[in-house]
Amino acid sequence: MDPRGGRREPTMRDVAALARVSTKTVSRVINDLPGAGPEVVERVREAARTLGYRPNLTASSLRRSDRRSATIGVLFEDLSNPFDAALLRAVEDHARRHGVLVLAGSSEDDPALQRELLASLATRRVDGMVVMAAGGHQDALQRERERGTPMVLVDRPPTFDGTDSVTTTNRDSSRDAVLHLAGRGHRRIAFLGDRQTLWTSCERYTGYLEGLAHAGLTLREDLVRTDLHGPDAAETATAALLDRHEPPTALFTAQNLVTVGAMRALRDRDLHHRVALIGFDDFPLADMLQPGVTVLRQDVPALGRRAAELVFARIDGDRSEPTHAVIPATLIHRGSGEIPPPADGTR
Amino acid sequence: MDPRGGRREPTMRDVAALARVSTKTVSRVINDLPGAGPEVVERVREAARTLGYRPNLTASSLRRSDRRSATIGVLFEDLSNPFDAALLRAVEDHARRHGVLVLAGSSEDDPALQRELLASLATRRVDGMVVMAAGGHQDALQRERERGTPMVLVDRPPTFDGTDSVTTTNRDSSRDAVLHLAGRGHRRIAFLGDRQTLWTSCERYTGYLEGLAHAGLTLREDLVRTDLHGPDAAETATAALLDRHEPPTALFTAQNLVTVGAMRALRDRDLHHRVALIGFDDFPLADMLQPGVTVLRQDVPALGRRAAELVFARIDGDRSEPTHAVIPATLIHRGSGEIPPPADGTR
DNA sequence: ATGAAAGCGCTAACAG
DNA sequence: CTGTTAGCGCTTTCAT
Repeated sequence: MDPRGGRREPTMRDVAALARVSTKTVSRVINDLPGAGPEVVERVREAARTLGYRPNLTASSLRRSDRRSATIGVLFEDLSNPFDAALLRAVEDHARRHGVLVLAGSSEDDPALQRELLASLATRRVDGMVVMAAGGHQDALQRERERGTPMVLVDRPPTFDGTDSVTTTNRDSSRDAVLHLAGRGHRRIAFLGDRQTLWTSCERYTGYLEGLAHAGLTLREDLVRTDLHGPDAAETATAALLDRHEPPTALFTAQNLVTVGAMRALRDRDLHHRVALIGFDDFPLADMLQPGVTVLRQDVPALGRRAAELVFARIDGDRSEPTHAVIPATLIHRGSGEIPPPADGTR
Repeated sequence: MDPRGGRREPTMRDVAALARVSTKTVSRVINDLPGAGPEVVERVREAARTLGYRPNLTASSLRRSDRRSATIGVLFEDLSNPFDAALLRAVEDHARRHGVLVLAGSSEDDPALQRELLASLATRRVDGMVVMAAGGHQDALQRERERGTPMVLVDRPPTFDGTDSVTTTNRDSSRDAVLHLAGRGHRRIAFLGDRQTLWTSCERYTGYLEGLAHAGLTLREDLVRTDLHGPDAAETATAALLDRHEPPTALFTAQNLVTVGAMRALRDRDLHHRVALIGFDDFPLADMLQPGVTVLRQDVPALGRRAAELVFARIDGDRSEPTHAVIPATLIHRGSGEIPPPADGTR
């Protein structure tokens, strides 16, 4: 059981020799193409079996006219993030139906790393890509796209033309969340968000502003904290907010890790039953916490399905106008978002 | 911006023509091999840049003597499961350092699907594989291995010889968990586990038995529920257990989704502060629940790192004896596992 | 330091 | 129905 010990992988030539036919005939049999007599087919199959022959897609795709690698690239921010993982799985399921495998990578929201991974995928001649664009410039993505690589952006739209995308109702849903809180009587609603270089963060912030405006509330900059990367930053920021003179009576946390950090800060102060909270992105066990956490849930399977459909359509030659699909998120009422403000307005 | 519109990918020949050198020289420059004058190198680089040339790994790997695809396959049960996702990420990080990309797939614990995916990977001539073996027969894995494909099994060991594996201290840690509960005075400790076709489930069950034995407790078969696939089955089973005449005073849930189901059942009956619970596998927010959930935490980064190290060593030609690494899991005390049994022994 | 010829494993294009 | 020839884009081998 040595790795690659001695034996050489059998090739079509070996099979052809054993079956006493030409390699072309073997090729036909292996690929289920017509033009091979039933008896020959059987002989070839038999030979392939005894030799343990397996087709070499590398060679095949090099020679074939369509040049397909039957592989797509998936570049997300962090494959271990539940959102990204669920999205990957959704794409994978659809790829499987097309007989396509997925090369997956985490760009860590680092444009340089994303560029590298992009190049790696290109070098492997993937048939298409599903990309969660890193913040900042999308030059590398654009260049790749301009070379003709079928590409769909998910979660964040392209900053350049001619490319499909699938996103969520970030702005509208955020606005709805704020209106939901305002409708419960809240007047001091804080915003806690991820890095503003991310399109989603900006959209959600804009939705927050729209919500305030619609509700007739004035923006208080001191209740806005952005660029919170990770739970720890979010916890610190939330703590600072809560310890203020006039603390917020409700929080809108615009990303799942931010929500986690905010919850920790609330718990620490035993305020989780007194300060309202709505988070963007659902997460496992949100319903098991006390109170249950009200969230905006993205339809991840739909996002993945749509993205996959779009790449595969492009791969199959679809030249129609770029599509920018927007999948609605849903507000899930679980309790934390329904906490009313304190009667006296203070807390 | 048509997909593959008109333009053809430039090849080495194109670059060679433009730089007025042979393709061999281009090859040398592109691969940073010696034997090209500094002036020629510059001319070739320039030509490659203006043409937008990118090497074709497919062609290169076909011709190259080492035949490397700079790609490994990762076959897990479900890439959207947090455990699998974290593991994938750990493997990915290490692969990146080797300049290797990851082809990822979910086998859904279905041997047939696993066989298919395995074949897909083989057809693409991956350099190695990291596999979470599906329950049941491992013939397909074994055959693949016997062909010489470098392979490491994670989470579950091989049922055949000659293959590396990385697993967790399933049995010992489970025993410790039971002893922990018994040490708090529990005498009716239930076991709730996933499908018994899974090696991990069996190991954890064995550990449970050992724990009972060490604590001088007798096994009560009516407190054992196995083959719970998913949270719903676990919830139903737990509910049935709790509604018994002599219900358990403590639960040991042997898988993360089972833990979730059990927690739901406990909540429904408002027993989460009265019945002790220890779960195998940590999960996000386990500390935020009330009570915090005591768990056995696997060292996922270590599992992934070790697995990656092993495949890459084999890929690099390591012929030493197979390694079966075992990474210790840790009991994290958070409250639910420290609930004492009711004083009167009933509840 | 550079290049010409051969060929990796397979399929396209054509011939028989 | 079956085979022959050529060649995908690259690297090997060997020559210069």
